[in-house]
Amino acid sequence: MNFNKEKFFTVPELAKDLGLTERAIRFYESKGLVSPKRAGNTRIFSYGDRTRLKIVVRSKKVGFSLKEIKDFLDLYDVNSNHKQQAKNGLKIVEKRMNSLKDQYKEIDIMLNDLKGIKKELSRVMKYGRK
Amino acid sequence: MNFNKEKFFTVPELAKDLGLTERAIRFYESKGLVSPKRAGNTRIFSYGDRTRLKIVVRSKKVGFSLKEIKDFLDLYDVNSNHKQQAKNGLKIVEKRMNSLKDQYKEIDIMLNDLKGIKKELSRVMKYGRK
DNA sequence: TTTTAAACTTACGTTAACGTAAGTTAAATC
DNA sequence: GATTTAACTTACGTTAACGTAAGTTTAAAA
Repeated sequence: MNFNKEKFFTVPELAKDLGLTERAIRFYESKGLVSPKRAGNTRIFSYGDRTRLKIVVRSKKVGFSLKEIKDFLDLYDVNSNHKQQAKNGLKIVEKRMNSLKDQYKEIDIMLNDLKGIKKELSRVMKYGRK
Repeated sequence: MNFNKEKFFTVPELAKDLGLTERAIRFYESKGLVSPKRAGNTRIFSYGDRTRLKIVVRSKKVGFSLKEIKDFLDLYDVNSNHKQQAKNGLKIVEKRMNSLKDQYKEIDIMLNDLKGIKKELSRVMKYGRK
């Protein structure tokens, strides 16, 4: 089961796959966002690495900095967390969830604004201005 | 009616009010995001200017660049649009709405992920790892 | 009128997030 | 064995979005 989780990926593969440049991926590694293994000098990404990169892409789309994303990814790897750290991790998760919910709200407001503008524009198209 | 819409604001006022630095506000003006009037050399912001700045703040939070925000603001000022331009404006609005809806989805996914992590962390806190 | 203070104008500096060239290594193909 | 080719490593360059310092103007207060 979970057969495909044993698949591995290279930088150019993931670049095409995830819509990133190779440079970006290597840059993310240099910043500690992913830590692929090596086969000689070639980077070998696991399925988990790929998932992490996808999280990077998603997070960037909604405006998180690489630093913020790294902080998140570090705790995303729950297995590396022990009991003592779990409580702290929980706080961080909740903080991030709140941050995301805030963005949710901002987007909501903007979508509503846009709805109004859309109406107005439609009206202008039909009857002209004012 | 709409009494407060006749109020005016200065840079330091808006900075405190909107959680921006004075530098940032002046920078936004230099980039054409707002165009306050002047009283001597002092900038005078209208209520509309303030609204525009609030849109800037909101948009930045969800990851839009100043360039993108400017494009949006330019069309937000619907009154400057004529019939011919309205159709084009409509397309831009719809594009932006789609972009926002996309971000909505990304946030949704991340919130779900976080829910899972939260559960896992709670479990770890109770019973330890694995 | 001198002082003070508030908003302002250069203008150089900084950080993040890569882009881009130029040369290197290592494996595969001819 | 020579040559491509594919991933790689410096390392300098670039753009966005301001920060920061230093000096300027303008009006109000002393």
